[in-house]
Amino acid sequence: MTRTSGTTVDKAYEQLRDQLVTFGFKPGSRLNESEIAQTLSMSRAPIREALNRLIADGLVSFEPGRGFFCRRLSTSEVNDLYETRFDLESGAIAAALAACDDATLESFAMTWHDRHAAADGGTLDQLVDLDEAFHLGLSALAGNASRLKYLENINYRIRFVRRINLEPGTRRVGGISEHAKLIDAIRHRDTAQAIALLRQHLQKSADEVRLQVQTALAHIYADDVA
Amino acid sequence: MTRTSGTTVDKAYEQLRDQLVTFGFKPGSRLNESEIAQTLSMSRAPIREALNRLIADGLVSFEPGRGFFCRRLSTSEVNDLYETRFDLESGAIAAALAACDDATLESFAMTWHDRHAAADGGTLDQLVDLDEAFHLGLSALAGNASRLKYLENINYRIRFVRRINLEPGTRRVGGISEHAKLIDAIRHRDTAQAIALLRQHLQKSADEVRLQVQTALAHIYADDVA
DNA sequence: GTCGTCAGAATTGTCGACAGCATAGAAGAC
DNA sequence: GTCTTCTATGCTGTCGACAATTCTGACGAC
Repeated sequence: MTRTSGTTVDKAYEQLRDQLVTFGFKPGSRLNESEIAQTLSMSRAPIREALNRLIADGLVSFEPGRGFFCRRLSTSEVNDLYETRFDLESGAIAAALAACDDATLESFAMTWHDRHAAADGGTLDQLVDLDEAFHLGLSALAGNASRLKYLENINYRIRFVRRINLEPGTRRVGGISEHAKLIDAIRHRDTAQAIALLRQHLQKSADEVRLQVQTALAHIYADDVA
Repeated sequence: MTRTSGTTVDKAYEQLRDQLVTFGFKPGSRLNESEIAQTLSMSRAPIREALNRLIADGLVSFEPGRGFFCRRLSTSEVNDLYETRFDLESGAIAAALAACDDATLESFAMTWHDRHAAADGGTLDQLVDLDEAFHLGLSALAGNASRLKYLENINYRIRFVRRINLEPGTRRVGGISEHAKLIDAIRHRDTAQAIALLRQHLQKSADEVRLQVQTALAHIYADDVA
């Protein structure tokens, strides 16, 4: 999905990330390096390196002398992440409208209008991807690398919940249709309106994710593994 | 400053961080693992681990197969960081005023009023510390862990410039006095005013830091090492 | 003079091993 | 029966070595 380089560390990174993201490890549980190394048939070194990088993504935590732990997830953390995300995205919108010329905004609006049309009726994953890409694309208009990096990081930590398809058919990606209104507000340089729409949109998304977290946690603790 | 555990990795982490933060390595230059290992008289493993953690702090970058590199610094990066910081801090203020009761705000105001009074006439480092601590304390009122984490990260990436005392006596920490007005606005729950003051304050700070970056870069490239 | 090619050197990527610490479980005191 | 102490096990922290890759500089073709 990201970079599919051939190196062993990357393999470890991707495998671990996917497993962490879908809570293949129990929240808060300790990750046994040797065990993981054996499972992925590689040495402990690349595992350790991958785990260190996953700290940055907020997917694992680390305690000196004790090792790495699968991150815990709670609805309050989801709240925090969405609140932070709103701060950054609304800032990005304000900055973008202040900095971009009309042609850029118009081109942005056209591009994403088309992409939304093309994705109509796609799978869940495709819609989630589209949603993420749209918000990142919007934020990228402001041309601020550090803000974008933090937003990507936040996405990573929320994403997994959106991907778990607990009961196929039950779920939908809410609010994709709301993007159209947001795009309009942007094109008309209506900052206040755009930010208001963003707030609504993110609130809805947050509600959805919160609900899923609860369901997911119940699920995880139901089929006790070890 | 952070955690001063006895482990080797921590030693490596701190040493490297300090060196990176003061640009003991040349911006953009490749970091030779073996060389560093020899200098710090330890093996490459802990060095590598420390470097991986420093990626998260934005102090080094990494390219597969090529190694670790000292981050580059530019005035545009400073702009980005300050803009992002404004997004987060203004969000924190809005959230804090919405969530906190009067007693909490009052206690916050008193505490920081006193601390500012106590720090009057302190050294440069002390003032920088005070400034950072105040802004973090303010943001902490909102009680959002993820936002606070990102703010701390941003501080880290800006801090070094503020610490380099190129020509003793020339510099001052601007705008500490402006905190008083900000505290007042907070106590009176005047969100708009508080955010306006914050914007001014950060703009001033950013100007100061930008200037220093240029001076620092000139300095670094002046005494060419290798 | 410039570009492409090709060894040689240097550096990163990965491994297995051992030392030291943390944890868990058994044995004993009260 | 509960708490403490001690021991044994398992795990992390660190190391040195080798394999694989990238970089450097020289040589030769055009």
